[in-house]
Amino acid sequence: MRTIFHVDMDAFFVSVEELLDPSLKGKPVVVGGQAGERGVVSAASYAARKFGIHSALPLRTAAKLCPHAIFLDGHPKLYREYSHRVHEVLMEFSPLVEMASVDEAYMDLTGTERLHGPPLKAAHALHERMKSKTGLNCSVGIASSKMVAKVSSDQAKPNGVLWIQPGLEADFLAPLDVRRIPGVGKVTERHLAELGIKKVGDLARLDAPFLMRRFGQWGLALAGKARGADAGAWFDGGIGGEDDPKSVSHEHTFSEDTSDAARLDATLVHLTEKVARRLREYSLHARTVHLKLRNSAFETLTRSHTLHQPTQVDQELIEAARAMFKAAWVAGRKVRLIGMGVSGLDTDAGQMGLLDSPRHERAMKALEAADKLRKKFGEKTVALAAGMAADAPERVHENPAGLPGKRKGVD
DNA sequence: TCTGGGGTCCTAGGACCC
DNA sequence: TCTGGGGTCCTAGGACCC
Repeated sequence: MRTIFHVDMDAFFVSVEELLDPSLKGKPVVVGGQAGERGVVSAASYAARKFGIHSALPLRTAAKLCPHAIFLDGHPKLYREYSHRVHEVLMEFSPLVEMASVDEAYMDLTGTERLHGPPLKAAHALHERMKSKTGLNCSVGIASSKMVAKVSSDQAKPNGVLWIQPGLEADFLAPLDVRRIPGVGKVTERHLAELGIKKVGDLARLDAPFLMRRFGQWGLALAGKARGADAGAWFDGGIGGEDDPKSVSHEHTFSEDTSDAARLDATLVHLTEKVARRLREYSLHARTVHLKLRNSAFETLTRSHTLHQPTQVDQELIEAARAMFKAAWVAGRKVRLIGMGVSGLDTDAGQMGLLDSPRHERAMKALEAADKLRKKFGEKTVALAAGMAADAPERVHENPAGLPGKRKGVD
């Protein structure tokens, strides 16, 4: 029997902002952007939640619900820093830590009773240590599976601990809404409601073959989850280290829909350069290139193309992205969002011998030099001319090193 | 209400191969 | 000619998570 902790930071982004500016404490704070902007709430303080504000809510709606709320853009870099600190604290309790996102983690404390005492004592110590080392509150769910641990940390919020002892999983889950099960969203909730299933207990009473017929593989996983099992790829395997990313992407929603071809192209180039740069950071090569377009009606179109050879070179990715965009976009149509991404990622080691053309080598050397300059002088210093114009004035002015805006040595 | 950005996983049809 | 079956890759779309 395993002892799994799920540790979830309370109102993480907001709490970090409060450390930065303690005067925010107790006030309705919304992180994610300004009140009138296109976008959604990333995090809301508990005071803001009293007005019905929650994450994923459009900012404009949030502003209507609570006009006097404080709207913050947020500090993603700082959140990542704090996430590392959280990771370090957790590692003091067990080496088996898996960060599930920036603000939550699974930890395997099986067989650590002699070191940490019983689960509730360990959780108490963790709470104290977290507060003293990071200044942040967290909630801890403890159970014999990752799935139940996650659900129980949710029930423990804020700043609480909840231990579901082995054997009591189904009893704990039964009275909860099916929506509390990780993986059950709006759509599945609706499908289940059509069958009269509202609570996890209702779901647990259905047999697996029925759910399998009705929902396929997903139904089978659901049957397991309703009974407290780690089912489906979501929770497969133990608690391990971090994997290589399976895809890398960037996208941009325009503040107003645009049909300006030059602006769309410049944005696409800029997004692609960011993706290519991250591939080089991770030492990965991509086989498949993806394009994403969203129109004014919020309809999303995707296109993808698999290259003959994996690459991490800007020009090759830009070429593929541009070709897809050209084929997919009807000139004059307004675009709300444009995005590009890559998948089918191979490590550099897998590329040995494939990348020895002189042209490729020259390109790689130039890109590495550009990456170094960016690291030294800032993201916005070095870019292709097209990328420079991507998002208008704010980017073009910044040139702290007085470097030319155009990269030399490529093509 | 008017809907971000970065991800993961799943499905389904057609191509292609054995 | 009236036509199997399985495996894998590619592409498009969608649900879901934080």
